[in-house]
Amino acid sequence: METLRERKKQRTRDALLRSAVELFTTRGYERTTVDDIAAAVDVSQRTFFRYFAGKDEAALALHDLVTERFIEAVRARPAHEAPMEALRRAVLGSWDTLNEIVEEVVPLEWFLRMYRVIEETPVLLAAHLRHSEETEETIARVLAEREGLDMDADPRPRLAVAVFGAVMRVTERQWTRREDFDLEAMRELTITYLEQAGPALTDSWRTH
Amino acid sequence: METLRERKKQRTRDALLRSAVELFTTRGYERTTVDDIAAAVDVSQRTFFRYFAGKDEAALALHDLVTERFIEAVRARPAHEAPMEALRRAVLGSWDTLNEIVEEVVPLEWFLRMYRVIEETPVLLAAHLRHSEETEETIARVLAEREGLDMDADPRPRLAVAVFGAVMRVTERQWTRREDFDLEAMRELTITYLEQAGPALTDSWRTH
DNA sequence: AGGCTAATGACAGCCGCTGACAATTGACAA
DNA sequence: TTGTCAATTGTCAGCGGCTGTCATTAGCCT
Repeated sequence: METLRERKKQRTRDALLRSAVELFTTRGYERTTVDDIAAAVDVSQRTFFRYFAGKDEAALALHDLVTERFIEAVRARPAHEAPMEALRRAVLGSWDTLNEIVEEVVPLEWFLRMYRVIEETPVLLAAHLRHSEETEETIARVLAEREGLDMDADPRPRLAVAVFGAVMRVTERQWTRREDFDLEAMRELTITYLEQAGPALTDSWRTH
Repeated sequence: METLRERKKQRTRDALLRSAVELFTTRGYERTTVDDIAAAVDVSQRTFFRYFAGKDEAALALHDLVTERFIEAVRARPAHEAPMEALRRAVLGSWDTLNEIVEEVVPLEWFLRMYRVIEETPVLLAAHLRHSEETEETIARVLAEREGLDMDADPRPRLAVAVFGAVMRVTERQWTRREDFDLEAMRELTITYLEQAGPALTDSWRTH
């Protein structure tokens, strides 16, 4: 961020991202063309593609930002915590600092609404799931290192993270369909779903 | 399959699917255009899109076929089995009858190689993950009905299926990267990974 | 001030995909 | 058998995402 050039680049990127998210959350993803976004920032379409690999990358950019913070949060967890507990605390912690990160670029409101856009748009949901898998691979490596394991020989890190991710995905999905669609509700849902995941696998579901 | 018309339709669909899979597994997905596929069957590009909603649907069609059988297998499981056990037996059973289903359209070899193509091609992997999530929703409904639960009030069916699906995804992914890339190896991996998933969540990973 | 390099715009073109309409071909009854 | 109806296909035109190329502009550095 030193030179004028770098500041200018950052500003156009932010402007593109802002316009993209605004258009996606109002007009919808499919009904927004890349030309629309570029025009809103008064930039050529070609320039858009120099900042984002594709239309979908612009839609998921905020998410990726938050995800990075989550990964760092996992890394920052004390080594004595059990893996699943570390993941649990890392997510919940991320939700706390989320506000600050997001609002440097767009209003929190827009970020939340993007969740629903993603969930409603097949191609975006697909891309989102793929990103999530990549994230899981990264986190599995973090956990493996924490515990001193070789991931190529021991599948447990990947398995644990995949299971955790699965629970989080169900949480996310159900959350976006709720009336109380805010951070506090997400927090509660996350906690209860993580609690119920274990029993759901082992216990009988039929009421005793 | 009664009338000539229906038989003809089935034949062109099969031919398109066969050509698509052959081209994808040899030339690669991205390097194969829809025009290539249509030309190989001597049909217009427009006709291809009348049979497949998109290029990716043709790439995942075989997989969807197998998935349907898996869902039926779950439905067919005796009601006294615990949910996770029913899923486990259903998958393993599916792998047994897989051969017959697939070989009605393409050689089994092609089907297996498509796994790697999917895993290597970001856009295909994304679509595959989305399909998997839809499958999980369906299966959750099946389990909920088996156990007499209301999915809207009780998250356990979705959670259990999501966790099961997560383990299967890790299995799939690791399997495609192995030397012994055949059905028998997949069988073994599935069994051991499903065994290790539980302990991976609760036990300490550090050697005692 | 002037040369260097990075960022942008303009243009052409490929590919996936869709709508519309005309032509063809099988189904079915008179 | 033939004529009518409906389903299948081909053709064409066009949009939108995305990329390569090259000329132009604008910040950087001595």
